[in-house]
Amino acid sequence: MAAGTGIREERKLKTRQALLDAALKLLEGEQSFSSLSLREVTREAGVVPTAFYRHFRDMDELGLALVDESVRTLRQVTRAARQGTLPTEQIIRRSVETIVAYVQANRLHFQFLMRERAGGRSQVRSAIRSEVRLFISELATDLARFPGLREWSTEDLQMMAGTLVGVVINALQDVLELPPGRSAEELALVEMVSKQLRLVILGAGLWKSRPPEVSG
Amino acid sequence: MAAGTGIREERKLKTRQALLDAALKLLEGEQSFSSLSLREVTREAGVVPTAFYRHFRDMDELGLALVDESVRTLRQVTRAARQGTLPTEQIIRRSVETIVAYVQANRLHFQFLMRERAGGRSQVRSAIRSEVRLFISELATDLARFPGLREWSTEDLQMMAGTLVGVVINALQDVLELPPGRSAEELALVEMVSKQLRLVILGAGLWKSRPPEVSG
DNA sequence: TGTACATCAGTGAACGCGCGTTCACTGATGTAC
DNA sequence: TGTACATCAGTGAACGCGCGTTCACTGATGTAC
Repeated sequence: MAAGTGIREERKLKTRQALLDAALKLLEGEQSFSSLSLREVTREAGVVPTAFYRHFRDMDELGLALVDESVRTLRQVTRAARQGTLPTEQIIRRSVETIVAYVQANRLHFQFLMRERAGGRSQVRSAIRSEVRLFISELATDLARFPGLREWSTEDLQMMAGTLVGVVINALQDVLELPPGRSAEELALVEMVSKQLRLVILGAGLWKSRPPEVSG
Repeated sequence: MAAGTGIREERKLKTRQALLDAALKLLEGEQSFSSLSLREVTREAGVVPTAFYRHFRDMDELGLALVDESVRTLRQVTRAARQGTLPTEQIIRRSVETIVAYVQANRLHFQFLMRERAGGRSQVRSAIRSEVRLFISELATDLARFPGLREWSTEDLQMMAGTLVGVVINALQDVLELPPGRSAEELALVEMVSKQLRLVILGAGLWKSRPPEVSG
């Protein structure tokens, strides 16, 4: 019987999580992941440096685990964001507010994702970027169902989805620069990104999607 | 007479530049600026570690000097990019090609700007972000001159300019991930970002800019 | 249930290394006469 | 022009420190009977 089994395992997972949380917390301030030391992380987590090796081979491996964890958070956010996204002004605004609220609630994870997307180790960087690409594709698939977009080429749907996602990502960079509270600046940002999305969607109404030209 | 004067000064400037170039070169690979050490930079520059202090108080000060230098490059690029930007398909494409070519010609500076924009020390980060904001404002002023946009509110012009600049910045992140040569992927990227800009400009044609509502 | 042995998460001492910074210095360049 | 002194960019030795990693260990948890 394996009834009693799991006390050890449970404690091990707890320490592992403490290491991940410690790293994330240390990244809150000025520090970038690549300048984070193994000893800092274990100190913050309240274990001895050598305990680190029971969980990760090195800091790179912890970095990838942090991407996994953050990406799980990201998926929750984006899934919520795409619930019934009918391109009406009201709904755009509400979606943006939802996304911003989620991101504020998971500041540390998103700060990590945003920073490492541009500047991190290539393994971490490409993991994040492919996650974004995946989300763009999913959005493109969603968009394909809308009346005006049914005959668009896959390429153009990707193009439009990429524009929308890009607008949101740029705005999130700015959101994360702001202090956590729901400030006036944050409301102004929500207002602006909503307008930007509306601008793109208006453009889509006029877009003539042409199939790729075939030369003779 | 101060005719002979300047040999010493000239050599000093040369060493200073060697330090900046060394730092930039070291950033080409995986390393982020914050994980760069003073000794690495002096080693790469071919001087003794203590010589560093004749030029910069610490690595932070060198970082800001690197922002200055990169921003000077950025200004050249953006000035060139805005020469006669009439929103016609051909001209959009050519502008994008120009920007991409400039960025490729100054890969290291732009890689530095893009990475530090998201993840660097706050002093460096905010210097870069305010530079981007300045450029958006300049573009907004330019846009105000176009027939269809003359009666737009300042706020909406900023919003539109922000969208356009955001689209380009997002694309540049991808460009910098590619190897330096003019690859097929690069051409595809130029194609896509041109379409994205066209989409936004189409949207602008339908946009109804309203003055801020005054509650009574 | 009770006992005897195995496992293994976390400990603590120790190591060699590169780091940032200090200091007194050297010798080419600059200046005064 | 020629000489004597001042300046100062770059040198090289030395320092104390935090780092990543090794190793033998401890004692609570797990397993077999």
